[in-house]
Amino acid sequence: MKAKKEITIYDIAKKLKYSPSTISRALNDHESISKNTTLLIKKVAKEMGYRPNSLAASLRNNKSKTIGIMISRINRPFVSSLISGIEETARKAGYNVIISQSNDKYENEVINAETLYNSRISGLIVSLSMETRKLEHLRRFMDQGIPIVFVDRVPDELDIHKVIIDNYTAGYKATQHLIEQGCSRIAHFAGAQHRNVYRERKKGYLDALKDHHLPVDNDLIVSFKSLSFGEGEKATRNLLDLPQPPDAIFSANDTAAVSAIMYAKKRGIKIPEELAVIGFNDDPIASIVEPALSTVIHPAIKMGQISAQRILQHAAEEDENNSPEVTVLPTELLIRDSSKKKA
Amino acid sequence: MKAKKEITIYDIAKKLKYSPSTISRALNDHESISKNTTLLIKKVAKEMGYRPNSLAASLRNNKSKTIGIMISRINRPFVSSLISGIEETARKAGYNVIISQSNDKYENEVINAETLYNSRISGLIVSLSMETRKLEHLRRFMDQGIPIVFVDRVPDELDIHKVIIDNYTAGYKATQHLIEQGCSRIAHFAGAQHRNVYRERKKGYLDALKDHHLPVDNDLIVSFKSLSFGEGEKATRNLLDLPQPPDAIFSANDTAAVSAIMYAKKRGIKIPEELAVIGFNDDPIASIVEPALSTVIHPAIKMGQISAQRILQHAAEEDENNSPEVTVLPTELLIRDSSKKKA
DNA sequence: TTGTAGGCGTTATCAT
DNA sequence: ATGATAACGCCTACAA
Repeated sequence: MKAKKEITIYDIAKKLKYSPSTISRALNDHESISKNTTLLIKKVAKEMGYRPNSLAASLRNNKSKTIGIMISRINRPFVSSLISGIEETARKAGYNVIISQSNDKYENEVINAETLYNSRISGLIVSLSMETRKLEHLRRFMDQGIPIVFVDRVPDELDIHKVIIDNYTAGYKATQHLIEQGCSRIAHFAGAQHRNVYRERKKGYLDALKDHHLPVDNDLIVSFKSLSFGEGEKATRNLLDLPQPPDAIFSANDTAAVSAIMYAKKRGIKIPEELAVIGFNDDPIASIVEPALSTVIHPAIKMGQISAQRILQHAAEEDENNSPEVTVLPTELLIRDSSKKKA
Repeated sequence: MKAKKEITIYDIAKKLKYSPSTISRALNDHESISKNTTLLIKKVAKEMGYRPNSLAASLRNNKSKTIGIMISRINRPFVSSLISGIEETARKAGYNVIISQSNDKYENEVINAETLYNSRISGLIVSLSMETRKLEHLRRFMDQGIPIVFVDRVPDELDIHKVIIDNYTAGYKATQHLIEQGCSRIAHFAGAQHRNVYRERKKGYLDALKDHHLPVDNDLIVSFKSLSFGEGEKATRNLLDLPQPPDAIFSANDTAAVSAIMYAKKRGIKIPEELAVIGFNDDPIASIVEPALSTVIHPAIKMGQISAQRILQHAAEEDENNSPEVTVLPTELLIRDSSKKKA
């Protein structure tokens, strides 16, 4: 079974007695070709079963209509929603999307960066791995003028494109909400502090305590490695075993928050009366656990869409007005039963 | 800021006084080049900062080292795990992965197929959209000898590559388990019957009833459009309002199963005593709902890995021994509290 | 408005 | 073991 020969612009040219360049231009809606000719050529191309070879075009332009994505792991609710938004937007604009997972290892991120670079992507969307602390592996893209948009887990550098949420305010509001419920010993499940998202959430927590004249008790601030379910259970046990246990927890993600609820319930602790809990992300599990978990809503799909738009817009611009833009999306406090003490 | 010029094999050739062909061969570990020369060339290439242009290679070979994926939606636990497995395996082999979402629309699937085809992917992994009933949009790939592997939601055709689970047996065992718990009026939440996965699960359910001499009551078989949470609640309400309500539910997915548990609890129904429930997939929500949901475990990541391997292996083979392989992976019944009536 | 010609970077074929 | 050359399909100065 031999593969059938592909139709090229040369075949169309021959048939129509035009030159290949005319065909090429018509197919790309070049203005210098008359409306009629363009229409005719497109019609015949379709009839002949012509398929543009994007590889050839990419080689010629040294740019493939492709957006690369670097993320930690696909199979997490937030990340897969993010990708969904990117894919949707990119595809509408005729771009492909290549994904690469770092599994939160810096080493993998470096390798993936190289592969994507060699694929001549026209833009890169990055959410940093947990380990990543330097950006040298991304320098190449910047040097070549390939736009990079960082999203969610971003570096601290100022002169780069970012699409983020206001983690600080979200952390502040979540904590404030707990205070308003009458809680005064509020624990915090904190993620790795070199990652902006977790650092900012903690900052918001600390400032909320201060602004409301509550003491900061370091025993109540638990440093997590990965905010996993197991870690959450252990942390909750330690907290509940304290001479003065907390009356609330603000967790930097939902997984750990849910584990806290489930563990505390097992110990006979009443949620939210004895322990109010609030999480972050609104993962599906948040609305299933009982009592339902209050949390911070993350506009994941929208973040993806905006990131992709940013890339597309740069790809379109010939000129180089590369003023880095930072988009900060609003979050929303979603109060469910796990934190409602009164009423 | 001008983009720096890229190093090509010509640059290396000039520097080393070899011909470009020798450089190319050395870089690809061609056997006809001596060990020493190969080593030298690779060393210098690295020093000069050479990056292979995979676009050019792809054009030349009319094949890009890329695997295309067509799925319904990325942001679902099963699908994102599947992709994760594919990506991991493909990347190790030096392949990129392009994703495209159909959002369960046939129309989108057709467009995506065309785009992927034009990208000269070397293989395609497909999980069909809910709507898809014909495969014409995939014919092109077959005609060109581009391997397609169908996964999970597959067509009924026999002469194609498939990676699936044994939905029939899973459905049978799930139902049988409920019967063993003493249930006799077992309802079924059924998905669209033109999709193999749901049809087979239902078949297993029906046969289990028959084999255990239980009557099939059509009032207890609910046809779902999308097995969503809302649909699940409604179906459960209708079932519980029946003159003779069911004493168990086997749901074709976890979302609907969880919704049934939560709704029934609200009505004061005891789970599992009055209503045993079992789902399908082991989504994260399954272990969070209370009582924890019994379910069928789906080896999603593994299915992805195997699918990718199948593509890679075909890409490697020069010859055309295209005997279609069907891989059926085992599932496992995971019994949690939602279905344990005794002990 | 359309045509000509050269090149994007690589690899395969044929020669040496 | 290595080299010369043509081709992959497209795009874009430049020319007409």
